[in-house]
Amino acid sequence: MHHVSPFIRRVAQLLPSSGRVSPVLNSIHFRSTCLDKGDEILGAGASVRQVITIGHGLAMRYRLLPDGSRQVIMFLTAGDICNPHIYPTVMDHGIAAVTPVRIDRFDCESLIGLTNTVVGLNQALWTLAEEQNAIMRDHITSLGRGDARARVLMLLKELAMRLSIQGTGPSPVFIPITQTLLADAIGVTHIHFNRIIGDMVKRGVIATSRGGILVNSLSTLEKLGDDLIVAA
Amino acid sequence: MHHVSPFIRRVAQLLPSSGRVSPVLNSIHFRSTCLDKGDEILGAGASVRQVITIGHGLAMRYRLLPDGSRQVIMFLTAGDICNPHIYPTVMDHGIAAVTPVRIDRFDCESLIGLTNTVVGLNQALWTLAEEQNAIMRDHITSLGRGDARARVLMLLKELAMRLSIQGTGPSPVFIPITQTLLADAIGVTHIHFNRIIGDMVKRGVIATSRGGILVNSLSTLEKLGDDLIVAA
DNA sequence: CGAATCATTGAGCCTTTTCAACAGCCGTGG
DNA sequence: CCACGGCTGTTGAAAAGGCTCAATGATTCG
Repeated sequence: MHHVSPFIRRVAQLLPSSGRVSPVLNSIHFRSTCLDKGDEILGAGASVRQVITIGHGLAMRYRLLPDGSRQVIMFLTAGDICNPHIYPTVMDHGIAAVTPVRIDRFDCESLIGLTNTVVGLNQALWTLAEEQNAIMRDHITSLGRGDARARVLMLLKELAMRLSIQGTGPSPVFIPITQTLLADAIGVTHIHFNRIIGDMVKRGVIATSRGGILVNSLSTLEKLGDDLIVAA
Repeated sequence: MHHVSPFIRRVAQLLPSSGRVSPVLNSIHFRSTCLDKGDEILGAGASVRQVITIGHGLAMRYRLLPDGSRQVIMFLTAGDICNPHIYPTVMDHGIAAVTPVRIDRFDCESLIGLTNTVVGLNQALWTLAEEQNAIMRDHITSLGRGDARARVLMLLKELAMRLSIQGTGPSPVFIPITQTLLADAIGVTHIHFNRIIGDMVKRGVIATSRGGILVNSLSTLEKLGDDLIVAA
C-alpha cells in the first residue's frame, strides 16, 4: 500500500471532521513518479486528464516568452496541486521540477466523484486553490510596488515561511533554488539579484551556498522588510 | 421580476446544456445595488457571506500598502465574481468601483445548494475562476518581463478584448479608466504612463479623453506588441 | 467662480540593465 | 587521477529606463 500523499493530508486538514484523515480519502488511488531536477511536469498546451500534485520537492509554474526569457509565476511545494482545478483542462503555462520531485497523480474522475460523496471536500479544494491565488496576488503586489530589494525580501520571506511549515522547525530554512530562478520570479536580472543578496549576506540575514540560499532567521528577514517601508 | 444577471448568463454558457439558460438558474434570487465611482464594494478584511458579482460597469481588486501606494491586482467587468469562491471567506484585498457599478448579490447558501442540484454548475464555477487566474498569470508575466511600454500595450490589449466582448462590436473600444489607475495596475508612475501613451497617440493607435482611453484598433495594438518583441 | 480631479511637460537623479569577464563547483570520460 | 565542459555565482563599468520633484493646463461639478 502507498504512503499518504501530502495533497491528501492538506485536504484532510481542511475538512469539517478536522484532524484524522477520513478512511475514504485514504483509499483514493494515486500513482507516484520521481523526476529529476529540470524535468517537465506539465508542458504548456498540455491537456490534462489527471490531477497532478507535488509529493515531495519543489516545482514551479512558468511561462517562456518569444524572446527566450522565462517568468516564474510561482513555486510549488509538497501538497500543492499543479492543475488549475480537478476538471480536465488545457494548460496555458508550464510546470517543471526545480529540485528532484515526486509527483502524485490522481484520476480526475475519482476526485470529482468524491466531491459528491465527501462532505466539505469541494470547499476544501476551493480553499486550497485560494491559497495559491493569494500567493499570486502577493506576487503581483510585490512586482508592481516594490523595488528590487523589497521584492527579494518578500520572495525569500514567502518561501521561507512555506518551507518551514513542512520542514523541521522554524529558524534556519534552506531554499534550494538557484539565484537565476529566483531572479526570474521577481523580474530582475540574476546579476542584480546577486548584488542584493550579497549585501544581505554581509548583514548576516542569509547565507549562500551553491544552488540555494539559507535564511538564518525569518524574523530578522521580516524586520528588514519593515525597515524598508519605513525608509521609503 | 429581475432582469438576468450577467453572472448567471456567463455561468449558463459554461453548462453542458449550452445555450438556453436553465429555468432553475434563472429563478435564483439576487439583490442589485448601484454604486458610485470610487465606492467600496468589499473592503480588505471583510468577511463575506454573500457572493457579489458585477452586474454592470467596471471594478478593481486592489491592495493598499503601508506607504500609501496602491496596487491594482486586476479589473473586473460585468459577470465577474468578486469573491474568491462561493463559500464564506475573508478578503485579503479590497474591491472598489472604477466606474458607476451595479452589483448583483447572491446568497452563498443558495449557490452552494445549487451546485448539488445543477449538473456541471460546480465545474462552470471553477472554469470562471480559472479565467481570472489566467488574467493574473498574464499580469505577473507582464510585470516581470516587460518594460513599461510592453506592459501598457498588454494591459490595453487585455482590457480592450474583455470590453469588446460585452460591448457593441469590436473595433473602437473605450476604456473608462483614468491613467493613474491604469498606471497603478502595471506598476509605473502615472507620469511615465502618460508619456508612453502620448507616444502611442501620436502614432494613432489610441486616443485619449478625460477619464479614459479609446483604442482605435485592437489589431493594430497587437501588431505594435509583436513589434516590441521583435525589436527586443 | 472656486475646488477638485485628471492630464501634461521638463530636468536631474537614481536604480537597474547590459556587456564583458572571470572564478568555483561538479560530473563525465579519457 | 586529471582534464574538460557546463552550470552557478561574482564583479566592474557604462548606458538606459524610469522616478522624483515641481509646475502648469484642462475639465467637471457644486
